[in-house]
Amino acid sequence: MIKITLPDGSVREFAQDQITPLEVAKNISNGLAKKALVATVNGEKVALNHVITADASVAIHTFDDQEGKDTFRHSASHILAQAVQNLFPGTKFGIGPAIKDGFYYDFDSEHKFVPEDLEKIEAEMMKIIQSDLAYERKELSRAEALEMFSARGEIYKVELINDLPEDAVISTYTQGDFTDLCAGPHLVSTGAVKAPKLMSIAGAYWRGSEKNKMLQRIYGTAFPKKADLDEYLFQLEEAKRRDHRKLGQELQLFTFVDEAPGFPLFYPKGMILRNSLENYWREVHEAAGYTEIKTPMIMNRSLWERSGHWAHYQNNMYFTEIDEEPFAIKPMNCPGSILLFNSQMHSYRDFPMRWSELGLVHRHELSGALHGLMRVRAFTQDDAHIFMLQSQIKDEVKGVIKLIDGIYKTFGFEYHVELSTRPEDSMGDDALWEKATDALRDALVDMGMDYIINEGDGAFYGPKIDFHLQDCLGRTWQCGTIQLDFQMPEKFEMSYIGEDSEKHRPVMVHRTAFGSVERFIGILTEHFAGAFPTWLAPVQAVVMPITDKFAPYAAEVVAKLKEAGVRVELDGRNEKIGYKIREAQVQKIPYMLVVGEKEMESNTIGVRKRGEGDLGAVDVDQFVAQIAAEIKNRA
RNA sequence: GCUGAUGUAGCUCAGUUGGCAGAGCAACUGAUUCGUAAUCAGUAGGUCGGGGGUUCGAUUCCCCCCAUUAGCUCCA
Repeated sequence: MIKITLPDGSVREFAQDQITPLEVAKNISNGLAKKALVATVNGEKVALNHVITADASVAIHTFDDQEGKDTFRHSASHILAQAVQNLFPGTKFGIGPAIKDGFYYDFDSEHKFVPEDLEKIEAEMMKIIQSDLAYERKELSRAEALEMFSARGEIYKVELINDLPEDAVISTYTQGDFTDLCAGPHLVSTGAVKAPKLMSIAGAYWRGSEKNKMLQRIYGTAFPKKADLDEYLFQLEEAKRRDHRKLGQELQLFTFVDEAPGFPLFYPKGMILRNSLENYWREVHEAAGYTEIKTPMIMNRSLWERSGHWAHYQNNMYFTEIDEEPFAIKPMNCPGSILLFNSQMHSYRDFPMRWSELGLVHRHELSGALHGLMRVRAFTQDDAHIFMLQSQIKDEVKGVIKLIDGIYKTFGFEYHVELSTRPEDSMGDDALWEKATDALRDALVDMGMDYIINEGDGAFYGPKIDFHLQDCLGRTWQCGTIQLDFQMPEKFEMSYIGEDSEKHRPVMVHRTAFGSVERFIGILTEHFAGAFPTWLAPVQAVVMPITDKFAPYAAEVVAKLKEAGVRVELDGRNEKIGYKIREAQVQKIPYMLVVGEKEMESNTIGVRKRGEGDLGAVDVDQFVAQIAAEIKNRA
């Protein structure tokens, strides 16, 4: 007899001496056995046909949880590999894991995969699925594994085996005539995968290093039902409609031209959005005790050599020459801010000193890395440098976290936080780095923030806390950042006069909230699908007379709204009201104000709100007060 | 930068054995004065991303660039 503890804490007893997770699932009922994909037994993920022989704790995973999804997709990736093996003999195999929403497999093949191949491979995958082949696990010794994969010329697998830790259990999974090195677990058989779909082909360096060969990666996804796959593909299409690059053009916010790759251009409406954001930013920063500065865009090269940018960052910098002297265009704002600091004497009484700067920086990004407004070569950082005493670090960092959180909440953004530690290419001694990293961690813990560690991703001058936001397809982008820096104050011999009348070294924090105004606008556009809240909308209301007979009254309404500071337009064109409504709706204008006979007589306007439809006649003054309040409150 | 795909009117896109360049929307002109997501008719608009080559003839085939895009690498 064996005892099984379920995740809810309840214990089941079984008469047998051994049992499989699938049999456990059958006994739990609720139809769970049918949906079961994989199990966790004593904390270890195993296939459903795994044999449990002693008291155990068992959790059954279905497609409703990530564990289940991952196993399902991982099993699908093996089917992809088998299909490729069947269709393109001689292909060498890399790795094929499950990822968010799908899976991929890396191949090294003489054959260059083209999009048409995906259909053929999919058809072959369907055959494998229909054959319902069992996934069979086999454990083997390192020598056996090496022999097996070398014999087949699987150089990548051999490399993986050699890099496995001493005590690793080495296993293979076989379905039909395909065997792969794999820790597992997998589904019981290929038949469970009902709806696979191959999405795209892309190059990917072996083991993620530019120095290695580029393999061919096939991305795919898989679902237990065709309907789920269709739903997923539909959602994907929907998401693409929110793409800021598309909306930027459609809503006349910003665009790109071939003549300036990576340098965005803003239309008047885009500038209204941008300025509204910057005004908001100035307001909250002033309230948080910041004062604004401006520093030069071009400074001489020796400055950048001194700051360390020359040594660590020159590949990403733009250079120029003035009067035969070498100059650089700033990729970061900090050196300018430091020069400004050093041009005056400072007292400990001035600290913390928070200097903010909307600084336009230029970085030569690799052409392949450019991505709409998310990744550009010139962008405005909503930067600030805080100069302070060591004793003020924790409170200041906490203050910045609070400020950033407040800003993101204004827009309703969800975000995740990463703590990035020392990179390989960096400066300063270990003790300082450790101290700085601890200070950031302490602030996060104090604030009760969830965070993940991003090993080795800090700036070259210090560790950082990063705030990541999501785009329409769920890709995350670093926006806010808080970087603690003990290095620059040393390099630039910064000082303040302490209580003891002696000179001391201040501590410095670099931080952004938006990250880059451009990137933030990209995120914002996708988040709202272009339907910006009224306070950000480039055009907040449009007045539409039914016929030109009501044009004078419409002009009166427009004047009143303008008076109240509303960004309002008059659509006095000789068009039907339905046409004007449609156009305003497509432009995602928050308020459409219809005026005709009825309204003119009663001194009202017919209010139609974006997303809510016709709200009926409203008194003009009442509406003006209401929209003005909505804008002021950033509702 | 690397791998693949793509580039045709302002926008979205058709265009197969190489033979006069097409649609819808937008723009412009005229008519229509209309009540909550598209009124009708007409006009204009293109070095088919750029350069070279093959050919009697290239948007179409070949080569080289440029840009965009999905990823990789890099990064706010």
